[in-house]
Amino acid sequence: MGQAATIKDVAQRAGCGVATVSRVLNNTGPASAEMRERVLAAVDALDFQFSEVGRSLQSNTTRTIGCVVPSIENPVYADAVQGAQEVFRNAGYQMLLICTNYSPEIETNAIRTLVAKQVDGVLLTVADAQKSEGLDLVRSRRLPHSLLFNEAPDGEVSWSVGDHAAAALVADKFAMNNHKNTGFLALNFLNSDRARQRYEGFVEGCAKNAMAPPALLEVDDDGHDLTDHLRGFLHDHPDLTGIFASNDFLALATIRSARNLFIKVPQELSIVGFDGIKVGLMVEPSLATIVTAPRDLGAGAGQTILSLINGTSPPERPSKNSTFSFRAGGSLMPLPAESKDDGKVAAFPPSNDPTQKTA
Amino acid sequence: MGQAATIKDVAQRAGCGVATVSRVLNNTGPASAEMRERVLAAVDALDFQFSEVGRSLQSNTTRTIGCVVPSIENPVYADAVQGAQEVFRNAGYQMLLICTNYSPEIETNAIRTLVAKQVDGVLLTVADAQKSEGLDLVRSRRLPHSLLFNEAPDGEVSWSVGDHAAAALVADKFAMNNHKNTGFLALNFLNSDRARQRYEGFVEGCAKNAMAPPALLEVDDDGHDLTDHLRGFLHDHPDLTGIFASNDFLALATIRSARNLFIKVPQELSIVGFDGIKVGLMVEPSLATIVTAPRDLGAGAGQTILSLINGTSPPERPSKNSTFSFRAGGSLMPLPAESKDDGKVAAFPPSNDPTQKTA
DNA sequence: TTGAAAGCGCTAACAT
DNA sequence: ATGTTAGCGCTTTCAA
Repeated sequence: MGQAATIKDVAQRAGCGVATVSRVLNNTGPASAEMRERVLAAVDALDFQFSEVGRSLQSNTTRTIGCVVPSIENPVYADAVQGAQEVFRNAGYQMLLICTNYSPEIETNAIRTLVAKQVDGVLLTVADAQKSEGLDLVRSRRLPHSLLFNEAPDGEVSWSVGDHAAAALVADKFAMNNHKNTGFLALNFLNSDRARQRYEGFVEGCAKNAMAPPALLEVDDDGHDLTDHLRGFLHDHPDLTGIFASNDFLALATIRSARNLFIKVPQELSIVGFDGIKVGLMVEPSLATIVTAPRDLGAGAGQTILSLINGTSPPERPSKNSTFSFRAGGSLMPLPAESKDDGKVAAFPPSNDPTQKTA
Repeated sequence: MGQAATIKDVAQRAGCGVATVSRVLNNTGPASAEMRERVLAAVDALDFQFSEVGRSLQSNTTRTIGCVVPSIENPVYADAVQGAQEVFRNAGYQMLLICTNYSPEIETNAIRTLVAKQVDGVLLTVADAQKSEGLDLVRSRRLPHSLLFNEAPDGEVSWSVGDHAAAALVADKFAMNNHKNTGFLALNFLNSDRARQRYEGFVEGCAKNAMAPPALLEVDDDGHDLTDHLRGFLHDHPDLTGIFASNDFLALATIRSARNLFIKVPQELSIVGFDGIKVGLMVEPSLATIVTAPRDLGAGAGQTILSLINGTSPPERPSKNSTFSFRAGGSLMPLPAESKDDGKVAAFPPSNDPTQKTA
């Protein structure tokens, strides 16, 4: 029972040709009851299973989809990957997963490898959809694919949050709460078109709301010494009342750093995040943020790839504005209105925590 | 440039046999400078890449490792998977990932599929290592494998947290803080030998410390209505002063539910978690918990599989007691000593938060 | 130095 | 109803 049995072994033991074994097991063609019996017995005795490698070579299909994301340490990607994986599993497809750690070189190599492995399709979150070697390769090979979390450059399929619009919405929320001077905190700004798009959307949103252009703070590491960064940032921009962090982890780390600096959140500094990870609801104050549905995006992108493979009609994508929503939270606090009070400042309660004292 | 070129196409274009192409590209055998030139030119022109499927069939190896975990929505598994994946990538292996959603049937099917795909090894976190069909299959096929987060039944390789010992340590910590009546809160108790082992360890630890046997609360859903569960639980066990949750998410959800019930954590109820996910440091009060290193475990298990494949000596596994440590946090509060005060109650500060008022 | 050919496990066309 | 065989893309003898 050490080495795996092949179809030949089964045929030999059943006393028939390999074609018969194939026909019986695949239900693809006639077979006498007795023959069927003998084949099944042999299969059982040998614990036989088809080799997918042999099948793949012959069918030119692997029933495998490649998936490339920056990192599943971020629950946004983890959830998306899991959503996609379940779709694949239900359709009898397996998933090859590669995490790039935000490195474009690893990304390119990963995609090369997946192509060589003859995957039937790929699900990609690339660093920059505008110029990605891997994406070019996939296109030239006409490999069924879908982008995930990347805005599609042209008419390409993509499942993404409307980063630009969502970030603009954050600006609206700051404005409605009378914040004028804000900052944008970004991680991996250089290697993420997502972060850049959020920044641009936020800048536009601020302009539209007659707010000051947001100050930009880029951090490269994983927020280890974020406290120092934050101190310097606030020193350079003393009039800041709110910070929009490019993702929830960063936002939570910022709240923590602020606490280290004895800055009260939200009384002295409001924080808004992006992603809507569930721990944002568990902290105190709860995190105001853009809520997204990574799992659904992953599943949708997975479905899209399958329909591309099967030639069926792809699932409908949600409209750009229904891929996100704003969730009020205690980390964003209304400021007293300067001029005319339009009554909107009370629209967002400072916290959803019943034990919270009045701010 | 639509269909992928094969070695035959390259040979034809270079005007040579396929063997020559193979030799040149693999540097396995002689080739004249001129021939090399022509082959490389053809490769370039055709954008040729070897088909891994053809190679696999011939070499009986796929350079692919299968990985089966319950869910990467839990950052513990996500981190472990990523750690393993990086090890694989650096060794030129790819990873097929399947999440079972804690379902034994999916688990069995997943492993069957991986075997059929001819993976060179598998990395498994199974529901129950004592009786797992998939694990049996892997064993009978003598497929290189390592368990992850499962205690190995016999002499089998496994990378796991010492669940039993860690849980006993939690009991020690409760005892040192003068807690006598505790509860154990478990998710997926039936489908997780991890949770069971933690429970057993905790029970033993409580006994050793002359505490009351812990009350057991099992929840099956994802803590959606955990508040109701908690209310009933505390009603049935009014003398409880502390709860040990089988993982950090559950612990955080418990803190939140307690807050909904107007129960102060830790003043009225202490909570201890398990896993050490990083958000435990971001909440207030910070979460007392067992800290583990999932990423390292995943990487170690990955290394083990590779060494099994290559026949090299496997990486040394950390001793059972160095796979975890206790992290004090504000969610576990000392109770006033009943009899003789041994002075140890002050060893664990109620919070690591500088802004925290004295409890 | 190079090429022809066998064979890896499987399916499908064809023959019996 | 069943068997024989070519061929999927590749590596590797073996001859030339």
